Amino acid sequence: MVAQCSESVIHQDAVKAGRAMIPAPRELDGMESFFKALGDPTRLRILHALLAGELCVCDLGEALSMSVSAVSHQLSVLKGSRLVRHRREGKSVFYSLSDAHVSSVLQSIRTHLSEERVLA
Amino acid sequence: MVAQCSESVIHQDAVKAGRAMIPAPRELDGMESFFKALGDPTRLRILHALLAGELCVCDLGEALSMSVSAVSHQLSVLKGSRLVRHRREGKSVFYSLSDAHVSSVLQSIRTHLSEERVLA
DNA sequence: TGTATATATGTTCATATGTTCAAATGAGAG
DNA sequence: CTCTCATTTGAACATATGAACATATATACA
Repeated sequence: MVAQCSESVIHQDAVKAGRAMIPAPRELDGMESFFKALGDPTRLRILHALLAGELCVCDLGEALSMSVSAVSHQLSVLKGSRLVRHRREGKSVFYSLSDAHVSSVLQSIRTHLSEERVLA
Repeated sequence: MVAQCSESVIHQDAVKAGRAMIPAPRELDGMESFFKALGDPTRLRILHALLAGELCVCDLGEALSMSVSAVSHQLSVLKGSRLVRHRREGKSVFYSLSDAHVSSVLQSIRTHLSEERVLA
């Protein structure tokens, strides 16, 4: 798909510089699935609940007032994006945030958004 | 929707603590739209291209090898999530990242993901 | 004014996503 | 082994999303 605007007007250097910043497809995939996993209210609520410490699926269902099945489905998405860890203890499975990066991302975004609101 | 597991087994305190960490719906909405905007390969490519500096819609189309229309649609999503700013100059509209937070998020996630790959 | 150019918007379509329900798996108790 | 409970998985359904195409707006310039 070629750009529709007249070729002479395109800022060739700017285009080149911009294109150079675009990550490779493989890296892009990782970022996409990471952000996609975070771009859902249910999953965001799960992750925030886990900020308080590990919880079993049943507890998460209770905390979010959702069916255990729905929670489990979303947990599998979070697992796929490596945002959570799980550990089995008897009949229960306990979930927790996979590492400190995740919680720091959540925190920093929250800060970012609240600052933005102040400025606006 | 009540939890399906027997009440006596639920860890009441953990549930309470987890619930307390869940942001209010209004805040959750902001986070959701923020991450949702980032959870798409086209929009990620646009944002990365803008890391090099402002670009007009036509340039972005050229840089991504996409139709100007498709780019414009995605730009409107990014505008809605306040991830980009735009400025008009004659017939062209130049887009740029809305603030330093955006570029720092992109950078830190990229770092996070590459570190993760090393550990795995 | 009228035309050309750059961008924006609406519609349609195919695909992706989230929830529910039902059924299956896994693990301990009797 | 059988029963029960916690969790997972699969199918079905409704909704949301992205790309493509056509059309509309906005600005510059004749």
